[in-house]
Amino acid sequence: MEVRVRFAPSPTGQIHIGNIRTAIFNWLYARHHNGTFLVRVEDTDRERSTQEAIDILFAELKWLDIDYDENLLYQSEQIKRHLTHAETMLANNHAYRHAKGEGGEAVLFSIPWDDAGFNTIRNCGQTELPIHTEEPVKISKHGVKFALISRKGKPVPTEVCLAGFKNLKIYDANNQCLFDIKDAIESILDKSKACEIQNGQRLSFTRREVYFKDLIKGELSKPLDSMKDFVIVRGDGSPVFHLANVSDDIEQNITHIIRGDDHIENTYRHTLLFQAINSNIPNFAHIPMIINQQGKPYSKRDGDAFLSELRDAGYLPEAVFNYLTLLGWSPGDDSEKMGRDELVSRFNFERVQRSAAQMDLKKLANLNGQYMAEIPQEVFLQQANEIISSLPWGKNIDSSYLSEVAVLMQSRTKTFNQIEDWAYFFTENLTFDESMVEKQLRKPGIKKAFVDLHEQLLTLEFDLVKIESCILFITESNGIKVGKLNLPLRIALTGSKIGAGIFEIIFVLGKDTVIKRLNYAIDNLV
RNA sequence: GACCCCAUCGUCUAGUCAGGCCUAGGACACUGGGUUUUCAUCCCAGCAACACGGGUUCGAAUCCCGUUGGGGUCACCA
Repeated sequence: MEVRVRFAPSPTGQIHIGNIRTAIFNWLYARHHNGTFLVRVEDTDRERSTQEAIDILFAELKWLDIDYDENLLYQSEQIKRHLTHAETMLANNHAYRHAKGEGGEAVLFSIPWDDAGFNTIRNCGQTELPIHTEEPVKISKHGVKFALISRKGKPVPTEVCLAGFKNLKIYDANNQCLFDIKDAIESILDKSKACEIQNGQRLSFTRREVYFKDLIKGELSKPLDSMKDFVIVRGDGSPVFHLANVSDDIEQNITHIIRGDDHIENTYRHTLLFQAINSNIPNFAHIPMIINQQGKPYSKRDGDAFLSELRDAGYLPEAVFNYLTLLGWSPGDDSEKMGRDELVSRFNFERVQRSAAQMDLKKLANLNGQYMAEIPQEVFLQQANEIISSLPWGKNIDSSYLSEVAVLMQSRTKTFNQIEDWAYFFTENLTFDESMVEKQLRKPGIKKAFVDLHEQLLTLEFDLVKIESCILFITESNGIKVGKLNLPLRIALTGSKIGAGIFEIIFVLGKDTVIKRLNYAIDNLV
């Protein structure tokens, strides 16, 4: 069977990482099966959908190199067909018009009383439900209203669909049958007659449930007596998500619906909709959510929840793509760093996790570092150049000097935004960590060593080997243990305790700069 | 509240469907050591988990029941 999947985001702002992972899983599945990956823009929420958001969406897809097939489908242009499908259901008696609350007469989908034509509904036995005696039971084609009993014995008003109560009988406290639906069903259904029964104490009915087999979670089911008929066309004549979504999936011949597991409840309803429109039901795969550091769903305050933030933080698209596939999926062995082709060939639903996953930025950074290390030198240089020229200290930089710095720093750069930390190569505006200065510079012997070094450097021929032996000489002649002058020197010259090798740094900075900074340190720091 | 779903190191996960190969493996992070006379890298070692309680079984992370915890959904939003 040909595989046809779709990514169907609502363009209402930034792209969330959970969202883009859904796109990735869809894309991977399609490519794995040589199938078709479609993008559908679900822009029916005219209030919140914006062109800007649509532009962001495609920019992000492009950044991650996720290509799509065939033409885009804009949901807002499909309204006519959506409404035709609503008409079909109205004609089949699978939907009815009803003024439910304000907003005029809407079209509601009727959870089917009659299973004919519905393969995803099954009986699951006789059930009893205790109800609050003081509240009447109201039965109409629009649903059944009654009151459950809270733990404290209070009535809890409930309204669910009629279809949940096949073979309903209502008994009072004396076990007397007050109502049998088989006597009333015809007039309820055909003449829209409503019944009201007082003093009921329990409901007795055949429970039915809607079920489907999820490719990730296995068989999922939900009793009809916990569902309600739902609006598919608003009072103003516009289609609701459920209708539009299903109608478009039919139109696009979608074979596998891969979406977040927050849609599971919708899927119970959607399977019914597919059948009411006389269409085949696609396969479903519900992937788990991504949650924040606190283990909660991401909210606006969390940060790093948008793909753009990851990009702005300097992560590579390859690394982000790779990392996101590993959130909620694993290849089954210990492979982690995997390229596109390998991911495409290994991806499957069997190995998708059933529970939510947390982002671990440190792991992403580590993976990103592995990708960074593989970037060819000239590509790295070009990227670095772009980033540096956008930084405040990055104007008018000598390109051969930049090249020297970049070569030196590539192996210790895990994300491109760390290039900001290269400032000490380009500006005399160093920032010193006071506690590091105190700890490393203001200790006995350092000042004298610096002064000696300063004097030596003035006349030193400036190459790597000579710099190294000069520093070694100063270290030893000052009675400092080998290597122990390096960190103080690093702090004095760069302000930082980490970075490239100190001898290389000194060489790249050049004699004038080093002497200038050493002077400053001798006068102000040590 | 009702319904649905989920549950292995701090985190991502392997092992669960087909019970024994699990003294529960890997990765990130963390800690210690080594290499680099410095930083990063790299190498080695360590720390660290089957949510809890019952059952079935010769044997349970794995199967069953219950409990707890977490999440989702209950809109004329998508």
